Amino acid sequence: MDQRSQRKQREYEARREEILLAAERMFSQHGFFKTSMAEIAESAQFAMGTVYRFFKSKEEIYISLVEAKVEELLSLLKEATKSGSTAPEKLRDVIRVKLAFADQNRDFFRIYVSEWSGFEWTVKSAFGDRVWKKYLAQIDLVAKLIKDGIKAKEFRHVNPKDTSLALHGMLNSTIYVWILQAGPKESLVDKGEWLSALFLGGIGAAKTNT
Amino acid sequence: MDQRSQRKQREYEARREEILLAAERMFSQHGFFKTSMAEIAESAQFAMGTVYRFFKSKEEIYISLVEAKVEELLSLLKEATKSGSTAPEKLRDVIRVKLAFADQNRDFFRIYVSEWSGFEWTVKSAFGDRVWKKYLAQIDLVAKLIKDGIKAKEFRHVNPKDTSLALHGMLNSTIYVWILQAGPKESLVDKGEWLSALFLGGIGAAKTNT
Amino acid sequence: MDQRSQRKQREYEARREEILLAAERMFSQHGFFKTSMAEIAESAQFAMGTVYRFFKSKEEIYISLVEAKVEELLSLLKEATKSGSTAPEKLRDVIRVKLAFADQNRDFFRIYVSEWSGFEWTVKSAFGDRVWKKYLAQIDLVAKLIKDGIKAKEFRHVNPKDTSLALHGMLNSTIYVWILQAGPKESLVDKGEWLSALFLGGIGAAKTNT
Amino acid sequence: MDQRSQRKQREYEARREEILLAAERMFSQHGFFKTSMAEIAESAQFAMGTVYRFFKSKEEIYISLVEAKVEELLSLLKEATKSGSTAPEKLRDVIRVKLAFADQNRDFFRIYVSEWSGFEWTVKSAFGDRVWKKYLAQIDLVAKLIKDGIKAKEFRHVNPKDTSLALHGMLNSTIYVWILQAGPKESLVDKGEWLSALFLGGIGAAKTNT
DNA sequence: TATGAATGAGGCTTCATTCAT
DNA sequence: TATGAATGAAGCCTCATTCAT
Repeated sequence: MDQRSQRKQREYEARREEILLAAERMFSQHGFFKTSMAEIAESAQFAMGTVYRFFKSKEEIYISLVEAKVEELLSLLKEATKSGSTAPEKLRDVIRVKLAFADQNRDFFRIYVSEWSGFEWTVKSAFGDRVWKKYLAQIDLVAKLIKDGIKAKEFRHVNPKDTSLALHGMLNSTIYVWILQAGPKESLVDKGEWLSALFLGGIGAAKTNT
Repeated sequence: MDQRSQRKQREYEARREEILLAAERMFSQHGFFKTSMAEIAESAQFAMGTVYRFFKSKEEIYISLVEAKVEELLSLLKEATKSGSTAPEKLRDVIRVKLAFADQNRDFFRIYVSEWSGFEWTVKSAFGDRVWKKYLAQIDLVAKLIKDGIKAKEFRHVNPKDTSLALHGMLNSTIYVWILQAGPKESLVDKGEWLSALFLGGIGAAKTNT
Repeated sequence: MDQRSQRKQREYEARREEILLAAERMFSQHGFFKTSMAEIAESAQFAMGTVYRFFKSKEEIYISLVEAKVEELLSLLKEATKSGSTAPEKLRDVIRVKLAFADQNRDFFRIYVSEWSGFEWTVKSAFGDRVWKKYLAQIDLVAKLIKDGIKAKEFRHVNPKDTSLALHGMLNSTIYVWILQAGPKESLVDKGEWLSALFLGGIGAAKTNT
Repeated sequence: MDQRSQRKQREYEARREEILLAAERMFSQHGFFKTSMAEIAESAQFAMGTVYRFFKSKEEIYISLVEAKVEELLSLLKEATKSGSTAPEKLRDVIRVKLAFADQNRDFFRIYVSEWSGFEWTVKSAFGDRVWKKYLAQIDLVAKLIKDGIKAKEFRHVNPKDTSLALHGMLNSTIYVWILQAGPKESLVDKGEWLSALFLGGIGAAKTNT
């Protein structure tokens, strides 16, 4: 009996996942509004009614999708901030991790950047808020890292939050344009080293810093 | 007669502008999809049919709106790249100009960042492309500036395009979060100096650079 | 200008009426739930969107329909209670008026009896309440009439409200079955005289009353 | 084996009854259309598929429900018409029985009055007809009683069918409003005596009858 | 036989666009 | 040229019924 309900549970999860994957595909291609429930259902190979057994609205699919991935990214970043011994090393890891994640979740990332910027005004905010909070958690996580680095004199005296924000902007912008590129392209992760250097050292020539 | 047609022309432009302003207001508040033509027309104090005399679709309003502002920003940035004598100075001007523009065009900027990221997939791309090209033109403009700076040994050896992209990401991210802040807030333009310093010098402590 | 807007007003009312008539037809044939907006629109010879310019929901059509007629009936009954000189005469008028109204509004009356009884549980009550109140107003109106009759010793000592209720039940039941009869049938109004006699004198033989 | 199949039979009936009770609860609260099969199944503690083993459609549940109760009422009324010695006494019994039945079957009666009036048009009529016929059987039963009373000079010369109809209308109306009353209320059965008197003697003062 | 997940037709409503006035 | 009422396709969601387990 327990066996049976366990299997049910697993199947339930599997179907749910199926739908989320289909939704991710569609949303990343056409955006939230231009994706219809019919398309999601078809893409997931389910009848519309079935989709509604798992999610009570289109919005909920969207939010679940974004939230799950944002959480995943957040926890990966958390680990990264514990990895290296010095703050600059940790920062390098953070950058590496985010780029790698983006590389492996391109469909999602199209949605994500879109979400990061434009969703708040377009969908009822109760949900959107939750995602937005998670995004800010990322910012804060790195801000904390920077703060520690400053304390350890590994970083200059900067405003941690603003700086974290700027870093994420750099990364998102880079990721985004990279994803949009049509043809074959160099590895996104490879840009990590350079971005770390840029962020740590700026672009100014040596003399600028003396 | 010529007088008359000139007046007509002026009136035409004035009405068109009126509509664009109304659309900017509405789009910035509710986003593209949640804004209806009826709302735009009402907000512009025209009948719906009249709006359609000026723009052949809702999409076109949106694109015209974004395009005009992006063009304005682009030309402001062009001027900025001619201003100072050295590349770093020009770069500071670029940053200052973009922030000032954002400060004065908050409504638009909400739309813009949204556009920058999420629109392409949601609206037929023929239009979206035009805006996207203008965005890339900004990137290229600054990339050129960086290239010059490198040649003049004012900047380190970096990939100009990638670096320009990173800079814009930093700025957009900063602008966006600033706009979203609810209460009274410090001037956006004031962040310019710091962002310039960050970008030019990185956050690494002095020793990192030697 | 005033001319024009007056004409508009009239046309608006005409169209609204058109829709109500169509709705009355459909509702009376299939009931509220089995009637679709598409059917109403088609029956009214309008596109669905047009119907929604006049009524913001299917429910609103239904309520408007019922409310208007109930009001009409109520005001007819009010007049009737002012007509005759004695209470029994007034009562006869009330009965006559209600039957005549039913005769001329058969479609509506099918809906009405249904409404009177079954709607409250099936549709959100905010609206239903309004109709229900109007129905009670009819009861009260006649109750008042009975009270006066009692005071004038024209009626026996009975509970006015309960008695009024019983009278309306008699009438509704009679009307309803009459409407349902398929073939040609004797005039409904002709039953009025007999119903008045029944109500005033009961069915008991003379001896019962002594 | 026979034992076994008898038990099966009993169990079958018990389950069926369970479902009907659940349906009665739900229908009386939300009406036919606003009650879903899922709700009925849940309320009856069965799976939806199981419900369908007993009734082949939602409609059938509804009809079975109404039919069974109407039959019960009908047979109670039949007994009542055999009870007393004179027609007026029998009539009093009829009234008493119907009111008592309504008192004990409030949930059902909400459905019933609704059915009595509005259902025919809303659900395919094949079924509705059966219930309607049972209702008419009640009318006829009492009509017969009245006819007998007339023959025995216990009643005046009235049209038996119309009169029976009027009586039932009085009762239904009274019952219905009584059920709808929210707070604590006087006994419904207590109204029986008065209603009998009203029906037998009318409301006219003595002089009206001479 | 009991279960309850899956189905998919159908309902209500919105809104970009057209066109008669 | 300006108006805004009319259009109707398309979207989201519900739920009676079926059927594989």
